[in-house]
Amino acid sequence: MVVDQRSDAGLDRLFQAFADATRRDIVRRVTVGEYSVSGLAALYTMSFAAVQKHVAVLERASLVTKEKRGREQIVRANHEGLQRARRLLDEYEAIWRQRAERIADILAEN
Amino acid sequence: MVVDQRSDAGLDRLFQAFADATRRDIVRRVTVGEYSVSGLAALYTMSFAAVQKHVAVLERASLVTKEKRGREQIVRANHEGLQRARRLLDEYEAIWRQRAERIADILAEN
DNA sequence: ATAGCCTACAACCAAATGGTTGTAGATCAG
DNA sequence: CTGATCTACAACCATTTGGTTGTAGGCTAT
Repeated sequence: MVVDQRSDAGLDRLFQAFADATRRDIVRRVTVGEYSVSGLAALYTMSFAAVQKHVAVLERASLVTKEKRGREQIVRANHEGLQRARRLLDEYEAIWRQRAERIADILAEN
Repeated sequence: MVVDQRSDAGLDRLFQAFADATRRDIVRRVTVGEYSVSGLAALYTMSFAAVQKHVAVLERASLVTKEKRGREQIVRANHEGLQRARRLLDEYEAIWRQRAERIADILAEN
C-alpha cells in the first residue's frame, strides 16, 4: 500500500532525467569528454536556455556535476547517478530470475 | 549541431514509465505474481482509473502486457522492456569504463 | 574601460502528466 | 433476468515539462 516514499523522489528524478533523448545524449558526451554549458548548447538546435535547463535536470538527478572554471561552467558525468539507476534495474532483473527459477521448480515437481 | 540521435521515442517512454514510484511498484508486483487491473488498484489509495492509466503507460513502454481473462484483464511483466532499459544503462557504464581506462593509460605514459 | 562571451534566471506559452468523476459495455453470480 | 463487478474511455482540472525570449551580471581579452 504505502510505497517506499522516501528515496523514491530521487529515483523519480533519475529516470525522468533519462526520459529525454537530448539529456541522454548530453550524458553520453560529458562522459567521454569535457563540455561547458555553451559547448553543449552548440551541439543542438534548441536555445542556450533550453540546454541549460536540461543540464539542470541532469544535475538534480545526480547524473552530472557542474564546476565553475573562469567564466565557463564545466559539465562532467557523475557516476553515482548512473550506478543507482543500474542497481535498481538489476534488482528487477533479479526478481525476474527468481520468478523464472520458481516456475522451473514447479515444473520439475511434476 | 545535427542531433544524429534517432530520437528514440521508445526509450523516452521506457524511462518515463520508470519515473513514477507507483509504476515501479506495479512492475515489481506483476513480476512476482499475477494481478488483474482491479487487483492492482486495490493496493493503492488512488482511483481505479488512475491505476488503469499507470498500467497503460507501462504497457506502451513494453514493461507490461495485458491479457483478457473472463471479465478481468491480467497484467503481466514483460521482460523485453526491462532488458532494453538495462542494455542502455550498460552501454553508458561501458563508456564510463572506457573513459576510466583511457585516463589510466594517459597517467601510465608519464 | 569597453566590448563580447558565458551563465543565471524570470516570465511566458503549449503540451504532457497525474489525478479526479462520470458514463457505458461486458461478464459473472444468484 | 438482475445486480454486482471489471474494464474502458471521455471530460475535466492542476501541475509539471520543455521550449521560447528577454534581462542582467560576471569574466576575459583587447
